[in-house]
Amino acid sequence: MIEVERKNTRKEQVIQTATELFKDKGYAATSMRDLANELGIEAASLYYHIKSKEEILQSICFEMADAFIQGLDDVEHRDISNREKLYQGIINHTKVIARDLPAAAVFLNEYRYLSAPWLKKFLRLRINYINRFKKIIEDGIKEGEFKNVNKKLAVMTIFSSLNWMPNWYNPKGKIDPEAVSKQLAQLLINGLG
Amino acid sequence: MIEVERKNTRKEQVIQTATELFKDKGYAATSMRDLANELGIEAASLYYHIKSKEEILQSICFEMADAFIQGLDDVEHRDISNREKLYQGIINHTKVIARDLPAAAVFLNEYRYLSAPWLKKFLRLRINYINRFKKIIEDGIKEGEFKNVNKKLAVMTIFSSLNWMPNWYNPKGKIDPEAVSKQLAQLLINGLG
DNA sequence: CCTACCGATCGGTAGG
DNA sequence: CCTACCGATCGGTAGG
Repeated sequence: MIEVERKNTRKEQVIQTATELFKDKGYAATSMRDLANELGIEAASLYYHIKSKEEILQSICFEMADAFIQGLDDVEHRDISNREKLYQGIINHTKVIARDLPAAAVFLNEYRYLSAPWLKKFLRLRINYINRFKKIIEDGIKEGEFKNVNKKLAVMTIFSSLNWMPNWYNPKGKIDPEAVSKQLAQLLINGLG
Repeated sequence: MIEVERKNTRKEQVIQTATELFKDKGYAATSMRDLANELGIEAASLYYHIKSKEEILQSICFEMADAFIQGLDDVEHRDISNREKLYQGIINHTKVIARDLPAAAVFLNEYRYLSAPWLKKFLRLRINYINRFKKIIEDGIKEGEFKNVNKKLAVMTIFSSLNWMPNWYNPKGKIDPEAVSKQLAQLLINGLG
């Protein structure tokens, strides 16, 4: 039992270290020797913990995907206005990113190195998630809660803003994630002008 | 003379093909053999046209940087309101992206593979460019043209939206780049609500 | 632009 | 988790 526990946490350690390397250097440019070195072990020893380099990427990408989807599930069927749904959806999305910035960066930038069946599966999840946000905007336009803007453009603008966060947000800075979420949601819905 | 001309266009061909590969597969995951293959020549032959793999990345990144900076130069000192400056600056930025989407994608996502002196130079140019936009927003807030929002957040939101374009914009679709620019600028300044 | 080739490094396996 | 190692591939050079 203790054996199993130790194995699990060590595996998580491997994945977490890999996440940071993938974020910093990119998946393709990170070697298993880089990873082993960071952990203070030999490259061959990594294969006691994981099956392959790509298995690490898979677990990062799909665990993040789950978290995003769950965040949307939480607000989608509440009895609130579409404007409020969008606002809360944005906040949940931002929170998932802020909770683990390196993993979010890998999820956003490195997913393309997923191979054959995984990449398709990943893209299917992503398009689905985006379409659910689009639906909220669509409904909101119908109800007169939003201006009659280009829906694709609106949803892309929202996601791009949210997904850029790992590139500039400093978790040790003065703004806490909660405040960033709110300000970002405000800015996107109400504009700058 | 004809010799020289032919050499130049062939080099441009190499760079353009590389740009598309770097965009699709990432810089690190694109091999010189991939590139040679796409061009129908041997890998070793590439070195008649270019000095190194990184030289290609450098020319893509710095040519794009020049284009962005020039677009901002064009509007910065005009005698117009800050709101109008921001609007026109966004449009110019979008136009540079739309003019060459693959090069824009490489500029945005692959610059980090630039080595020692180049990466620093690149980052210096980028921070400078961003700060000039920040200044416009700052001035606009002082003049009461914009709400008193978080400046860093505002400028990051704008760039993220613009820079996400290569990920979704289809140049063969129904919206032309001019219209996208305008809609995007509108949306960012006036909001969705 | 090609042939022939180099040293370095890659992800991963066998066997302990 | 280690030693010892593998075949494949990498960016690039020499010489034509």
